Amino acid sequence: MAALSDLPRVVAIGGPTATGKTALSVALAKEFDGEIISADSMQIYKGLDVGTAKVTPEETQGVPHHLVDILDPEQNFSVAEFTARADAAIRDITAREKLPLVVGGTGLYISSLLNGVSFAPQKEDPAFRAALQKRIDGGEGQAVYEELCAVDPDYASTLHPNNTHRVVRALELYHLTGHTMSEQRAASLPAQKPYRSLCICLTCADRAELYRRIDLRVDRMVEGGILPEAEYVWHNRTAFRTAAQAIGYKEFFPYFEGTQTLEQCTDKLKQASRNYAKRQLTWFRRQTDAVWLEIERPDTLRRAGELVRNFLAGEH
RNA sequence: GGGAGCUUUCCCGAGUGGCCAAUGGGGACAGACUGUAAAUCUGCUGCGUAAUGCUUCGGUGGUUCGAAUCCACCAGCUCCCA
Repeated sequence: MAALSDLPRVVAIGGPTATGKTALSVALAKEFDGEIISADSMQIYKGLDVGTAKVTPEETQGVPHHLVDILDPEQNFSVAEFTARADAAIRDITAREKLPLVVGGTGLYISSLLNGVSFAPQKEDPAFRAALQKRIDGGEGQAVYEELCAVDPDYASTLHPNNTHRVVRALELYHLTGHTMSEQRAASLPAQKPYRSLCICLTCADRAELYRRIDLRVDRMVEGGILPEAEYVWHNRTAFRTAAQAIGYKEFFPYFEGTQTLEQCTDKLKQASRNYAKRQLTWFRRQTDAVWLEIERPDTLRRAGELVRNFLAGEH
């Protein structure tokens, strides 16, 4: 087992959307000679810029960004691919004696990476999945759930029967590997975490303030050209499986279909973004080792810098 | 000026005498999460620790053992005829 001091050090920055993760990460990267690894399931796609609030070239201020613009929108992506690529990037950055900063709002990606979760080698079986989905759509959801109960009662008991995505995935995993989700999960965590990490989460002390920031940012996105992007996604909605799920595009589909006004869709987008921020908070809140910074306070950057400095000065 | 209708809990919207603190949806709040995660799913939402408890369905007053539901008047809104 590697000594703790030999492990790569990683600074992670999470938190809900519209709290300024991008700006903070660039500032910290400049201060500590770092490079940024995006932990964002949508910013990986080329051509989806405004709607995903992707860093602009100016905003990067010359700081290298990894895992941004690496896929075409018709390509699928997953946590497992993320952790593999991010791990490679961390090792590369560390080898060049720079500080890796993992930054983004996709909580699952960040915690899977920092905990070193190893995923099952087999990926997916679209035909198997589709067959199950067809049965579920045909009203056999309960029966499908009961099949999972027979195969893996422990995992099934943690799932609600309505959560068909997970029921299907668990059955697919068993079909593909012969191992249950319970077994997979039990075997997925390494004895030792792969990095020494500091996790900073940004938030607003006042929830209403967070929601105001989100609403404002959506208005700016509309001014900033989200519509052409949304229309592009709309035209390709069947091909862009993952990308078409992004908040920021699907909300405008009714506008392009002529069933809702632009204003209605914009409001819908604000609403969806607020709901998303809420879910992100729920996720990040259970990362018990995270340090939370309230962005209303004027010295957020200074405090974050102090945290990183102390982290880097720690035992080595 | 005359006629018709409407007013429900944060919002929309059911409810037309007891089974109504009041269907459902939205929002808010809380939670889950191992290859779709900006996805998917769950719980909860008048007050009260609780009770055959208390307060609520525009306002006031009635009818009734009992009213969000029936009656009268008042207020506000919508529509039709002038």
